[in-house]
Amino acid sequence: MGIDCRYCPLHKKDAFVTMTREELEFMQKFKVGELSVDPGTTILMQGSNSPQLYTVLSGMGIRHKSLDNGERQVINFVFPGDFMGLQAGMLGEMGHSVEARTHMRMCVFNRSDFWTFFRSNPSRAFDITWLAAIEEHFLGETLATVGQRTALQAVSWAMLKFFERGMGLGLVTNNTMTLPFTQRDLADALGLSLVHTNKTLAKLRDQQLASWSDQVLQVNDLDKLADVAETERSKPAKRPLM
Amino acid sequence: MGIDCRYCPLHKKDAFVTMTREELEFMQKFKVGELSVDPGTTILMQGSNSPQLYTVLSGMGIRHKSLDNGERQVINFVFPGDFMGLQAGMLGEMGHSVEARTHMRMCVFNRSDFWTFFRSNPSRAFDITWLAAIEEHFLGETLATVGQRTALQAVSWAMLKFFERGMGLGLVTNNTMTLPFTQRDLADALGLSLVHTNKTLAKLRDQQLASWSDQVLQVNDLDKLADVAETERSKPAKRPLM
DNA sequence: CGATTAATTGAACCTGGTCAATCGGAGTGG
DNA sequence: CCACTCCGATTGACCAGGTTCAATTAATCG
Repeated sequence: MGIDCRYCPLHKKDAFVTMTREELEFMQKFKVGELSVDPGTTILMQGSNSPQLYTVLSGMGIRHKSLDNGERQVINFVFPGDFMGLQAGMLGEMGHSVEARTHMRMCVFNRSDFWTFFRSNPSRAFDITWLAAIEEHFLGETLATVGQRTALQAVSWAMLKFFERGMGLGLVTNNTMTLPFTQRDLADALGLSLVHTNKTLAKLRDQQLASWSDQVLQVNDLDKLADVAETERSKPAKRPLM
Repeated sequence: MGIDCRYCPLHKKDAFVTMTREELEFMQKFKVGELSVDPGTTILMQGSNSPQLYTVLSGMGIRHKSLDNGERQVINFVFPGDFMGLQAGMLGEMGHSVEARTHMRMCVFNRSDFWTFFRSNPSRAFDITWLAAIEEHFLGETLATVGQRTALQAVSWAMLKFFERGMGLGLVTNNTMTLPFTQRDLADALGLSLVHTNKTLAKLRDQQLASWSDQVLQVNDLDKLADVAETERSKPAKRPLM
C-alpha cells in the first residue's frame, strides 16, 4: 500500500531536513491515507474549504488563481515534498486552486486533526510555519520577477528555478529534467502572453542558454543562465517535509 | 512608557481578534521593549538576520526587495498590527527590507525567545502561522494584480486595498485617509513606471473614482472602484495580533 | 537661496500583446 | 485505416499599453 512513512520515498532526499524516527512515527499517526490523481485533476479549489491537507509524494502540478475577468495567474509550481492546503487549514478558504499536471500521489491529512497536530508537537508546528515562511519568501521573489524583470530575464529566472528545484529532488540527469507544464502555464506564471513566452523560449534555445521542448528542460550552464536572469544562483537549502 | 500590553492601542480595534487577559499577559512576558523610528529608517534589512521581531503599534512603512539590476519591488505596505521579521525568525535571513514611511512605533520581541514562545503557547504559535497564511494569501492576490491586471485596474485595486485596510484600522474619516507613501512606492509595488502611475492616478481622479494627493486618499464609492479593478470587495476579517 | 525630492505633463519610442494562420501529435469515431 | 477534431507549439504582421526621456513646477530644507 505504501502507507508506511518509514518507506516514504522523500524523507531521505537531501532536499529535506532529516526526520527522526520519532517524527516519522508522529506523522504516521496523522496520515489518513494516500490520494492518487490523473493529470488535469483539480486537487484543491479556490474559495473552497478543503477538509484535507496534502503533502506531495510524487508528480507535479500548478497553483493558480482565477480572476473575475477570466484571466489566470499561476502562483507557483508544485513539486514533490510541497505541502498543500495550509490556507484552507488556517483561513478556512483557499486563495488559489491546485491542479495536477502529471499523475500525482499525495499523503493525506485531515484538517480536523490539524489543531491537535499543532498542539501536540511544537517542533512539527514550527516546521509548518517554516514552510509558510519559505513560501512567502519565494512569492516575494516571484513578485519581483513579474514586476521588474524583462521577458527574457523572467523566463531565464523561471528555468533556473525549475532546474534548481529539480536538482534538489534528484530529477536532473545529464543536465536534463522533465517538465510537464505547458507554455501557457509559464506565460500565466510570469504575466506574459503565450506568444511572447514562446518567442522568448525560442531565443533562450537559440542562445544555448536553456532548451525546453517536448516536456524536457536542458540547461548546460546554470551560471550563464543566472547571469541573463540577473539573479544569484541560490545555494541548496534543506526544507522540512510534512 | 507605554510598555504595558493591557494599554496597547491596538488589541481592542475590531480589525483584530480579541485577546484574553491571559494572552495579553503571555505576550507581555516576551515583549522586551519598544522601538521608535523616524520616516525613512530601515527597520529590517534584506539579507540580514535580525535579532528582533516586531509588531507595528503605529505608523506605516513598506517592505521592498532590491534586485541585482538595481530595480526595486515593493512587496507590500506595512500598517499597524503587522508582524515583521518572521522570515528572519524562521529562515535566518530576510528576503526583503522594511522601511518606515512615517514615524513608527513598534513592539519588540527577541528572536532568541522565539522558540520558547512557540513551544510554550501552541495557540499563539498557531496565530503566527495564521499570519503567515494571510500574508501568503495576500501576496498571491498581489501577484495576480501585477501579472494580469492593466495599469488602471492595478492602481484601482491598490487604492481599494489601502482603503479597506484603513477602514479596519479606523483610519478613515469622511471617506478620507492619510497615505504617507510616494507614487514611486506605488509604481514599484505594481511593476509600473512612475510616469504611468502618475497618469493613471490622474485618470482615477478625473473619473471621480479615487483621489490621492498630498498624502490624502479619498474614495467615495468603493463599489465603483472595485468594479474598475475587476475585484470583489473583501469582507472585513479579523486577524490575530502579536 | 541653491539643492533636493515629489508630482506632473508632453512626445517619441519599444517591449510585449493581439490577431491569425499553420503544423504536428494524440485521440476518436466510422 | 482514414477523416476529423482538439490541443499545444510556432511564426509573421500589426498594434498599443506602458516606458523612457526630458522639462517644469512646487515644496521642503539647511
